[in-house]
Formats: sequence, C-alpha cells, structure tokens
Amino acid sequence: MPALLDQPETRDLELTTVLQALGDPMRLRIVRELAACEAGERTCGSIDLGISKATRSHHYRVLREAGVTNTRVEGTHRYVSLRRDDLDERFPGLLEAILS
Amino acid sequence: MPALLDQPETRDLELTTVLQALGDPMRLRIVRELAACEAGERTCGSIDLGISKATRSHHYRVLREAGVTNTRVEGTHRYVSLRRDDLDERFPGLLEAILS
DNA sequence: CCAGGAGTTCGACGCGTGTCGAACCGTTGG
DNA sequence: CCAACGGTTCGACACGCGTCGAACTCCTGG
Repeated sequence: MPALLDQPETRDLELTTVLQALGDPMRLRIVRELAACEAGERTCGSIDLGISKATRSHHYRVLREAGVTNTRVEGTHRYVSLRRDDLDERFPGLLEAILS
Repeated sequence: MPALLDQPETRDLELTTVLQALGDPMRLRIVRELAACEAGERTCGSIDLGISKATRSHHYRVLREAGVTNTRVEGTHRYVSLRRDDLDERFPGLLEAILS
C-alpha cells in the first residue's frame, strides 16, 4: 500500500511557514540533498546529518508539515521527496532560487 | 551626513539567515510594504504593524542584520529600504519569488 | 516467531526569540 | 534652550525550538 503521511493541501501552503522550515541549516541541507537526488526520493536515514534519530525525525516532520516534502511509507522505510510541483505552483521561482 | 547603519557585505549574506529573517509574519509584512513603496524607502514608524516601538525596532534590526534591508539615518528618522540589488546578486530570483 | 532495524514519540533541557514597558539618546521646531 | 518626537536599548517574561536518550511501534529477514 503506497500510504502517504498527512501533509497540507497545496492551496493551504503558507509562505511564512515554508520560509521558516527552510530557514534552518539542517533542513536546508535535507532539501538540497533531496533536490540533488536522481531518484527524487530518499529514505530518512540515508542522509547523514550527524544528529540523533530523534532530531532528524523532528526536522523531517517540520518539512512535511510545512508542505515542503512528501512522505511515502513503504515497509519499515519512509521515502521522502520534494513537493516541487506544488511549491512551484504556489510560490513560483522560490525553490529554484533557494536551490541555486 | 548620509550615515548608514552597519550591515553585512553582500558576499557575506547567508541564505539560512535571510530565510529566517523572512520567515516571520511581521517582517514579511515590512518587506512587502517596502517593496510596494514608490519612493523605495520608508521610515520605521510609517508602517503600522500594531506592535510596540520596541518590538518594531527589534524586527527592523533582524532584517538589517540579515542583510535584507538598508538603513539610512537622517535627522531623527531612519529610512529603511530593501537591498534589492544585493539580494538579487547573491540569491537570484529569491526576492521576486517571495514578493509575488 | 523473534531479533533487529527504521522511524516516531516522549519528557527534559538550554537557548533563542517575540513581546512589552520603561528608561534612554539625538535631533529639531518653536 | 528645551519639550517633544522618532528610535534604540534594557531587563523581564513566556513561549518555541533544536537537541538528546530512552522507550516505543511497526515491519521484515532468517
């Protein structure tokens, strides 16, 4: 079952919330890794951030609840991906500007 | 004397710092007002945010120290303006994406 | 079936931040 | 010259946030 974790609707994305989510070094690193990833998605544990599991989980949650990422549950893994299209639709150019 | 308040060099602008500065409702409002302003600059007091003078001063400082704004001192007034060119040079497209 | 791995959740802790009133500083109009 | 005005600074306060270890859940390989 390709279960998806709860995330805000595209039309509900708030700019301040997104900016706040991106305004943290760890989370910005995650977003960049996701953007640079060929497959488009990665499991939580596959990005080494040098922080504890608990903290890592916290950051992934912030990103997801801000609407920046998408989380797919498969087995014991969580596959995380950028919501590129949704972000581009709601805030055109923002992601591009942040990733370059 | 067109005295300028201390602010970071363009090359020293940090993306996380800028995003953090913009990731606050009050400060986003200030930035938008500055962007919408014909003259390009406004005095601190001329934007009614419904907060105390102390808090307002705090937000202007955060914006300035993040490199988002420029502050010019003239008499008893502080004229604040967006550092559009600097931001565009350092983070092309970011301001545009946030203001639209 | 069960050990172990992937993630989450739960306190707890320390630090940062948004907020305020009050005191302060610099300039200027009268 | 001085009162008044525009802003800043200084505690103080409450709340939020990043961080951790430990306990927990859920799944899967052997």
